[in-house]
Amino acid sequence: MSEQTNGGGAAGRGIPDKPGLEGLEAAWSAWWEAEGTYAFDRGAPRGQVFAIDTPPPTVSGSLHIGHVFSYTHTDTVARFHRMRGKAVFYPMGWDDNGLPTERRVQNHFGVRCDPHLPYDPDFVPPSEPPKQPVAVSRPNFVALCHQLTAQDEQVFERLWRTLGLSVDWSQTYATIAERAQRVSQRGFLRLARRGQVYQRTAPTLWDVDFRTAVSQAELEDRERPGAYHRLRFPRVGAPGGVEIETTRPELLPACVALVAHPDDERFRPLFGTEVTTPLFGVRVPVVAHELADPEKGSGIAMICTFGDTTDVVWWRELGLTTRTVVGRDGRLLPVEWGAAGWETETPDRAATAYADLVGRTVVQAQRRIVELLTDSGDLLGEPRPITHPVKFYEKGERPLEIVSSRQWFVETLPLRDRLLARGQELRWHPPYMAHRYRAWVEGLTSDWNISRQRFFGVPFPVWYPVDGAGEADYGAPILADEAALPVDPSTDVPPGYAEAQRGTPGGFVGDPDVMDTWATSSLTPQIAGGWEDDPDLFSRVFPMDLRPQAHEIIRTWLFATVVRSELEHGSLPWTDAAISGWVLDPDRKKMSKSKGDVVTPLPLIETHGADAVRYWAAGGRPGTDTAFDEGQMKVGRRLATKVLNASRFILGRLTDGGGAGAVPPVEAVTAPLDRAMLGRLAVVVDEATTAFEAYDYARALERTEAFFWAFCDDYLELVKSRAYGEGADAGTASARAALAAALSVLLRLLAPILPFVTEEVWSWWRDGSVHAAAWPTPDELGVPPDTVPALDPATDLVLEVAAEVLGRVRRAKTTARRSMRAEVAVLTVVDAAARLDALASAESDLCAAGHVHRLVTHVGDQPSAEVVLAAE
RNA sequence: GGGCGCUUAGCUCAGUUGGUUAGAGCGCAGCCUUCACACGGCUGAGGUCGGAGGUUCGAGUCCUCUAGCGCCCA
Repeated sequence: MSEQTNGGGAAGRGIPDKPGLEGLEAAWSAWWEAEGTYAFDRGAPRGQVFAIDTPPPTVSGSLHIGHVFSYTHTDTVARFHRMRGKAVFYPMGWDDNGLPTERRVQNHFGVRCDPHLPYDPDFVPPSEPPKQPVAVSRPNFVALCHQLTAQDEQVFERLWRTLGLSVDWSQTYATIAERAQRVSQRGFLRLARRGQVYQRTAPTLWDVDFRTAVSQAELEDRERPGAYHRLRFPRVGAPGGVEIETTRPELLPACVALVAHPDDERFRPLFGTEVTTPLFGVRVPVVAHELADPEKGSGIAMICTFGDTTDVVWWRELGLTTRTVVGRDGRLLPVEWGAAGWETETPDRAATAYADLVGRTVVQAQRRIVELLTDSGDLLGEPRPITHPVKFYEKGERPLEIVSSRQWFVETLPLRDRLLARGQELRWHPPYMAHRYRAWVEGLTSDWNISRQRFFGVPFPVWYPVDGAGEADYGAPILADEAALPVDPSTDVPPGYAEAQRGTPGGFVGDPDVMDTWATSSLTPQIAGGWEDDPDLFSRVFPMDLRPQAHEIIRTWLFATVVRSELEHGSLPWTDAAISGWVLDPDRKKMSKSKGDVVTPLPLIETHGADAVRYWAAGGRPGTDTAFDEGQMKVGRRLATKVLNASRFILGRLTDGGGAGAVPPVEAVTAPLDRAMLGRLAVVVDEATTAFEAYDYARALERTEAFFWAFCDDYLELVKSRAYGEGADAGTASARAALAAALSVLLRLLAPILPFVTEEVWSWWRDGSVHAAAWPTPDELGVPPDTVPALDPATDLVLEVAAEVLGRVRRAKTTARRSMRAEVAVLTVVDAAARLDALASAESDLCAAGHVHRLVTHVGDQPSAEVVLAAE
């Protein structure tokens, strides 16, 4: 034996003199990889498989303690099911698709994508990002994305391996890789062929900086200052005017109607009449709609195309005309006043006014039009400042505009009832998380826009024919052949065409857009499970068992995955969803990188050890936000150390120098004290099993840990002298058999939480991996499963009373400021007869542990323990 | 404004269908160099369960109202 024997993989290799935790992560993760401990058994039938739809982390994001937290939860569950004999399908995905990667590449290399540039095969990014970004072609840009994400993925994998995730590393995928692209495109083509996806030019939420459409799920409201501007609209064919209030006066040229509530007496006479817009002289109707709020502003509002989402509703439901003035760059578009659609009473005046606005941003245009309206006298009074919620893209910096553009939509609104039913069918952990899904589905207002006008994403496998006039015919998309997937319509050619015909009359053009990131990640079960590409694998893992994820993406990732599975397979994608909470900083605020209080995980693992960090994570109950607490990691480390030392003691008693094979049978357990301990452990096994089955790793840990500390503090002390015995008498045999059984069970109970230290100890006396060992049962503790958790009260009392009296003896010694080894001349215990009987059967253990010379007992109503210490 | 969750010792949290003096860990204080463990052991002091009302023989545990915190959505 040497001092440096941690890890290394040789099983049954004996007990080190001075066990430690250093180096366990590196040694055992290498051994697991070499042994294939976590390899998925592809021969297992579906019923024997436990399949996990692992969340693919965004690799372009920073590593966060929150990752460690939630991924540890999933890993404990994976390990439990593996020990229960399931073939665990535990893949790892990398989400390297989409905007976050694009932005990181732009900043990291100092480049920007210009899709009009040709590919430069010799391009090398600057060594230092220049101040002025270098324009590169789309293929060059994408290559840089791949280069950087590959690096990021290695960093993540290293962290996961160090943390001890029992992932099968041969089962990895990336959301931008060929397989994911193929699955995404195939999924799209299937939707298209079934008519479940459609293309429409429609008002679209638009981020003018990212120049992309944004879906409902990506919106957030932010409170922003604004001002009500009171404008007067002259009536047509009647005296007087109508006063409205608006926060968007720059959209006056886009005004298509005024609207008030149908029951609003003030405006009822106006419904059906017309007014003209100030400055532009456009005749617009006055209409009624329930969404008009009589309390807001003057009670009557102008409808513009489009100022906000309510405008869209009014425009659609009231069948209004369209006058678009805001372009995709957020600036006002040129308008030909007097032309069709832009009819006006005063074309010259409108043109003059608009000439001051065209080309300006909405903010600049607002400033200018206020001046114009002031000069013309149409603006009444001073603008009235307010604060109101404005819609933003969650990653954006300027308010969203609403523009008309051509987008692909997945039909979700007609699915609402089926989606609600699936939400009820899914088992949620914790159950109340189901509300979030239901509320989202019930609140859906539009189909799912899956088009994004970006570059690093999965392209739509679609081209459009170009007519003789050179115009693309978007109504007749040419779909790719499934066998050819993945395709990039910007470089690949549709069936029946030649590359030379690209963009020419009679030729074709590719769809320039890429899919929303959720359009790809909604297919993670299909991507990881090998849908169509590997039908044998897919049949063994789908529908999967578990989707673990965070609660803030229930409305996006979880929802979208349910949608795709429902449309493609007519089933749930998994049976269970385990929703993890947040990591909060010690001030109970959500940790976020914007606050700069992010704790990077790897140094924590290096400081405290992976088991200790996992211990902290596993203390966070499912769905519950948990404070970041290094103190808990210290506790976890102490637990791991205790496991080493207690194991060393127990195994040292078992072997008598014999070796790994010397494991006495549980039938040798005869002493009541030993049976009481095993009885309690059987209850713990039962509770931990039930808890893990319900995905409650935290409860499993809590019960196991509580038992383990009491086991060390009381039972080990009480049994020590027998365990040190020669081994000839039955008492010693009983103690050793009980210790062996308890240790074996405890290591396996702790293995999902503390995989490294349990594997280390297991290797001292057992062959193979503890993580491949069977999950413990009450049966192997000599306790028939059907008697759990009903303990035999008389037996259990032995341990209870013995531990209690031992505590009294300790207290007396502490009070007397004496060592625990101090001799007790006489110990007098007064208690109920049954309890004294129980104590009697552990008398020799108690006296040995407490160094008690003489035990005197009296039956009495007032329990007491009098300790007379021997002279020093 | 709507929905969900939380509020128990200084801190972080348990408390499963309502039932004897409300539990744990950390921290704190004191004691013990004990032959598995000083990366230790032992012992102890700390709450009446956010507030108000109600149901009940009995409530932290059920109901109503209320305050505060957090998240999601409008």
